[in-house]
Amino acid sequence: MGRQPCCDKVGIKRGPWTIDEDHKLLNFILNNGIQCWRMVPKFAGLLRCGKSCRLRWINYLRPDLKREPLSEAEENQIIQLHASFGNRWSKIASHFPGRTDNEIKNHWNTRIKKRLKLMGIDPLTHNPIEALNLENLEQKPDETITQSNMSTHDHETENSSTSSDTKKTETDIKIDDITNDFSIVENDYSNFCGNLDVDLLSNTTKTMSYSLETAESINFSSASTATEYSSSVVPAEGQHSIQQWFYSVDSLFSWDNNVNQLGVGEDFIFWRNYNH
DNA sequence: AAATATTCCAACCGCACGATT
DNA sequence: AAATCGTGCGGTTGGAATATT
Repeated sequence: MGRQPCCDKVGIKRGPWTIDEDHKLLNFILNNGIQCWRMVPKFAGLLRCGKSCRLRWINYLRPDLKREPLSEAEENQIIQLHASFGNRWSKIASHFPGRTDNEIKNHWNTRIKKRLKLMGIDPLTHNPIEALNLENLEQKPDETITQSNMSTHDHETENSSTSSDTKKTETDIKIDDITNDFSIVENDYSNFCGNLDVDLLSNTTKTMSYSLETAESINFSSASTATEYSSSVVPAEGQHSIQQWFYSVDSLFSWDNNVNQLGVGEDFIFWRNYNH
């Protein structure tokens, strides 16, 4: 007997989340926490599967998320961590409070990879591209890189590497220009990530992300369940921190102008009212 | 201004894994 | 030991936004 699907797909809504759905999910979790993701949509009144709710919470609704773009320092730290962990995005994301694995993965795929390539660095191996090509030439002088040479870990660059020798794109030519001067490449690389102090950067990032007043006592990212989070975010004296949270997620709540006009202490009433 | 190409990211999918029965 | 369940992870995709022709 095979594994059952995570939910009954019939009648399940997919695609982008609406403000109303966000509101329902957020409200439900803040009031009830999460015992079981599969039950969340049912009790929250959502036509979504639990998996989708979990993803929406983790990647978008979690109050501790940082919403500003990744800084250059963060980018550099990602590069360093990727050199150690490969595509283990959740592991990498664990070094960035308030950042999600999805966010980091997307940023890597859309920006950092390009940045490295333009510098003549192979994003997979973190070695200069020219050196990599020379190694391959020595091993197999008459063959280009084939899929059998690549680990499963390498598949994402499959398309760009298979036909690279026969047909050079403009980007390839630019890369060639850059990699002609090895000293520049090596200096650039060490300048922007080789000498970084991971601990220092990590601490800096933590300091920046903990803008919530109660952050010292609430570690959102390490909370194993939303219950744990939920129970810690709603103590009586925590009302002020929730107010701050509203300000920090201003963009998210721009649909409800009343939020920004709330006084300290009124935020709680807002949530309760909405629940009914 | 319109058509086309490219970029970006939210969301989905399938699989792996640990816990439970 | 095997089946089942719930969750988390990494890869991939769809489509909106933006840039280019």
